[in-house]
Amino acid sequence: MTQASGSPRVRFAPSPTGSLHVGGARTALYNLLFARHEKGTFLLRIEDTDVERSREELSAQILSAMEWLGLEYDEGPFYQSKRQELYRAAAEKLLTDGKAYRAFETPEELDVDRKKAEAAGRAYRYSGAGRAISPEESARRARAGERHVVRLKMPAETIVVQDLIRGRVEFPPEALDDFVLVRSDGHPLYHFCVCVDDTEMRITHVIRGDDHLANTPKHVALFQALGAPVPEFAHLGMILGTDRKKLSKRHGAAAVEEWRDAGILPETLFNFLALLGWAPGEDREILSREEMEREFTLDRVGASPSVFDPEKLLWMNAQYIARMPAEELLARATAFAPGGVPEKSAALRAVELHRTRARTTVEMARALSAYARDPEDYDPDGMKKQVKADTPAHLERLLARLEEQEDWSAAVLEAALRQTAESLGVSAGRLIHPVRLALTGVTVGAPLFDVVALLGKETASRRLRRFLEAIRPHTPA
RNA sequence: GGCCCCAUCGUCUAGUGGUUAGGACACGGCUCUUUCAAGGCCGCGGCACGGGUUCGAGUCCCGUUGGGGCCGCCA
Repeated sequence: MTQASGSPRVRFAPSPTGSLHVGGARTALYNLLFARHEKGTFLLRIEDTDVERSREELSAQILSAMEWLGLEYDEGPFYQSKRQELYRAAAEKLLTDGKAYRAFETPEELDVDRKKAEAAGRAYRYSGAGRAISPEESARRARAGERHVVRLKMPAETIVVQDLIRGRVEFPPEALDDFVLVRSDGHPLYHFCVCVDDTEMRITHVIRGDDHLANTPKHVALFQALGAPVPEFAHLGMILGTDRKKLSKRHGAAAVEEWRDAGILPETLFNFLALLGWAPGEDREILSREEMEREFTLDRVGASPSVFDPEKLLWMNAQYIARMPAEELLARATAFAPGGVPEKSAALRAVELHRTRARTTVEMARALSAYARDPEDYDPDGMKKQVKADTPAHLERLLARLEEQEDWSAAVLEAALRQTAESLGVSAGRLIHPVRLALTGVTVGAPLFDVVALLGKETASRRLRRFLEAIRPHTPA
């Protein structure tokens, strides 16, 4: 039995164990894209059943990362920790229906069995001893306060999962055992909560990571025991680090927040993640949110895992930076500018000058700050290479000439410098490179005359003078 | 170990039995140029292997190898 037609309902169900990982973000994103494409509903559910590990601050972090990325949900967030009554009732019903039973072994006893199986080289499975206890005795022992868990009676038949991405997958019964639904302290466990919630929330499609594929037969059996429709499944390939291992903190920058702080635009990360496992065809890579929603379908999602490549992310971010309106780009970069930014109109011009040179908003911010603050030091290699014995004299001449200029425009400045170079009998480069060093502290950057014009006469002159002071003692008189 | 999934350039991918196997990132070269970028042009580079099926396999089937996942009173 599967869900009948109608508007699809999907969900993203992270456990609040820290920050939002890019793998989780991609899963959420595919759910969202699927929901939008199908005109369905996307909900968020926080799986905080593990009371020892979950904390509210941790889910707040996930919520804010989702908001930043543009992962907006239609319903929720729902917290499993607040739905305990639902699980208790469902467990009770499974028990009365004979679909589940109480088991009275202690964790220690189970551990012994597990060790034994391991030593014998067999796969461990629960003995099923609890199945033999009559309902009457079971209830009596429970009433007497004997500690017990609740286990599902797994059917002794092959469970078939029809996966939208992987096709038909079969799980033989000997691989499955009667897993625990409710702990002896009364807390419901993950698999159980998932199925109860998916049923109650009328989820039609479960789109999640590949790591859950092996859990799916448990879920199918549980849905059936619950008398609930079995949703469709779509299992996504994992996202791997460059070493082809599942992406984790170990790889660095596995969290959405880290990319945000590194100056990656949310639009970029959204686009990039969407393409990790899905392609719209026709070799298109830079896609608007609207295009993605319009074209996203599960049948174009690949089954194989994919490596997260930061280099390509950076390239894509540069593409977004190149296209973004200056005003908006300035606003985004300003948040990262430690040394402040110049006044608005100058800042806007600076943004245009540097947009092809910045791959992140952090880099853009650094470029902007350079206009607002005089350089603190000069690149040593540049000094060595560009500052010659006659450089101070050249720069004195140039400075005098520049200060005469009324019209402080790039074209006029360039003409002035080239004429100065000519009268000095040196190439323009002999002046250009030291001047860049004087004004910015480094040897690379935007076209020099634009930089000089943007800085303005006062700032440019001041920086040139300071540079002259800095180089004089080091050059022979 | 058992069960399950995956396999096209280094990376992301297009490809659904007949293609010179296409694009993008990265890399190399050229170009533009005051530097660095960006851009443009060119290049390097791939169907993991072995069997089938077929007139014909990157595409279908089986196996091998490699990688990954799951086997908790974690999620």
